[in-house]
Amino acid sequence: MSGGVEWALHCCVVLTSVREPAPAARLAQLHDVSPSYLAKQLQALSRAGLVRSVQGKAGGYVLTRSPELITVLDVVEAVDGPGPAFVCTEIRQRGPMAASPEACTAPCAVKRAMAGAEAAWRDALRAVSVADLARDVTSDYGPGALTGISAWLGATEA
Amino acid sequence: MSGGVEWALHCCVVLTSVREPAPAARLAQLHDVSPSYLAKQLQALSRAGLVRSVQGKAGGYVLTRSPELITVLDVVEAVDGPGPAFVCTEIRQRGPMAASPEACTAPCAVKRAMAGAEAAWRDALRAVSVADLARDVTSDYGPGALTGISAWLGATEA
DNA sequence: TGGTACACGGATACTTTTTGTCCGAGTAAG
DNA sequence: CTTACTCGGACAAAAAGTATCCGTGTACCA
Repeated sequence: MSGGVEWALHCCVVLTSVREPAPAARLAQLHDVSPSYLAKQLQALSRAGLVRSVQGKAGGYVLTRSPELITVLDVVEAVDGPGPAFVCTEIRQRGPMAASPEACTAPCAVKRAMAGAEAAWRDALRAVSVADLARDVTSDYGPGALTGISAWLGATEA
Repeated sequence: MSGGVEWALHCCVVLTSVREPAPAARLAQLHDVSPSYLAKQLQALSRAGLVRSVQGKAGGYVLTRSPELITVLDVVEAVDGPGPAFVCTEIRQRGPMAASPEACTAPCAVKRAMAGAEAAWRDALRAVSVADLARDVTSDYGPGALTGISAWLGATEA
């Protein structure tokens, strides 16, 4: 799994507590990560429609909708791609003992098992929203954590 | 996810229906895949203790225990590695707004969500055994499918 | 008992994906 | 209108995944 998923999720949580656009460079130095690479992930979020980019002098990124309506699965799919991790290459139709094509209308047993597991994985990610994550963060570190970060983002100093 | 997982799973299903050792090269031409690379996956299964390698002239691979006792998760972990797909880099402890180390005894909210999803994924894979897959294959293509493959493996012709 | 042939095992190149970086286009403020 | 700041996509480097080869050990056969 792509490591950028972690960055994107943390950024979404941070964006929960800001109303003014947050520049990618500032989010990068907040997490102490590569600014250029984080920009790539934010671009992916923008293409997926999860965040909206505001250009110009006071530009940056803002969530497009309520954090309650953004699931963790949305973020993961935006960064890592929507396709399934396991791809069936239909090896049952290859080789000397290949199954006949007309007998392969349904997915093979291996694919079914893997697809079922991935469905469970997706369901678990879909059940958690970015708002839930923000609530957990507040519960873990106290109410001042996110507000402090929000204030730091608005300030001009390092 | 590694593509070799598919090959390994299909091989395990095939090994269900054989008592004599099946050579890696023969399994490779059965599925029409790279013999050398399939050997790598089978070596991984051997290291994990799922299959036993028999050397010598009539050597090959055999399952070490009943297919009922080999879960799909066992095979996936043997080939792709046991570690979790999502790795938390603890970025909450980095940057100017870093959380204090003593406040980070528990995993962060992002890690908890991802770990929960992966647990669900693992549970789903653990619930399916290789024997289940073999049963599904028989149900899909008829009882003659696996027996035919078993006979082909024992024969000497291509 | 010696020879021979077969099959596994690890060490070795190549390809694709992931990771990381850069500079140009566009926009809003001054 | 100028200027400064932002995003966006195009461009390399690194890592993982993929594919291959030859050496080692073992069992069969003469």
